[in-house]
Amino acid sequence: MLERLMMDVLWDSASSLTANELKDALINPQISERPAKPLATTTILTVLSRLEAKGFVTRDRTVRPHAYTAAMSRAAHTAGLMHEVLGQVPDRHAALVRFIGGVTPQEAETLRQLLGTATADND
Amino acid sequence: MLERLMMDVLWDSASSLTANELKDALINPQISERPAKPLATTTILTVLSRLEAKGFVTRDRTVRPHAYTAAMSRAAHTAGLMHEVLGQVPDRHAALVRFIGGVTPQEAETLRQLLGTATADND
DNA sequence: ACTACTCTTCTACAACTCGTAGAAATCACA
DNA sequence: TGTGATTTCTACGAGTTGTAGAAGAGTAGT
Repeated sequence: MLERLMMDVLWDSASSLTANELKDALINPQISERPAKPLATTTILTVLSRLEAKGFVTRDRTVRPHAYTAAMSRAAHTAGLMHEVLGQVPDRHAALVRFIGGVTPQEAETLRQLLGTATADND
Repeated sequence: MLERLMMDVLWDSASSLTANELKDALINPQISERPAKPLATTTILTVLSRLEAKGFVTRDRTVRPHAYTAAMSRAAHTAGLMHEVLGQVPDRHAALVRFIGGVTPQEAETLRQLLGTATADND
């Protein structure tokens, strides 16, 4: 789950990060990420490369300590995964029924509002 | 994706199946599953054991050719995965906004109805 | 230009998952 | 009790992930 942890750090960071900044952010969980013993910088770089290969992070090679950023917002990424899961079943309807059956009242309210006059438009 | 394929066969089957029935169902894609070259029965059994270990399938050892069944409906499984994904992000709201932004009009309609007077109650 | 230091890339390995299946053990029935 | 069907054990290759050293490349100061 290191990949996930690193994505979380990138998402929680407003701007782009260098490998070393990311490394420090991991051992110093100011936000509330799960712990992690200090890792070698090369480890961070290796994982970043893999994440880049997967299209999850973007790297700016024009600046010297390369700057890394999450390719898309956490919300977009999550929504994408949800759609991916949903897209694998033939009967979307049934899956949605089950899905809705498990949301909290607050989430249900959120959904109702989003579906009301729709027009989602943020990020 | 063999595991997935096998789960699909189990889900599409009303009753439980034996390893060999499942094996035949795989090479004879009457429903519309993706193809698969004929596999050894032991292969099927190995994968079934793994799926059982993961809690995805249930096995009845009281009958001789053991009978396998999907532990939960495909809809429930899918909804579970969706909730799992959603549960990994701190800001559910944002993720839901994105998710809704990507559903088809039909799905939106389905959701609206489900959220209307709610009370989901099927399987 | 040369050097010392930083950063990146290459290469590697252990642990784990998955697809695949033979060998060996077990079962049920004739 | 032998025989054929079934299940369990064991194993291997490919792919992923965590982890990092060694080597190569870039940069800034002298």
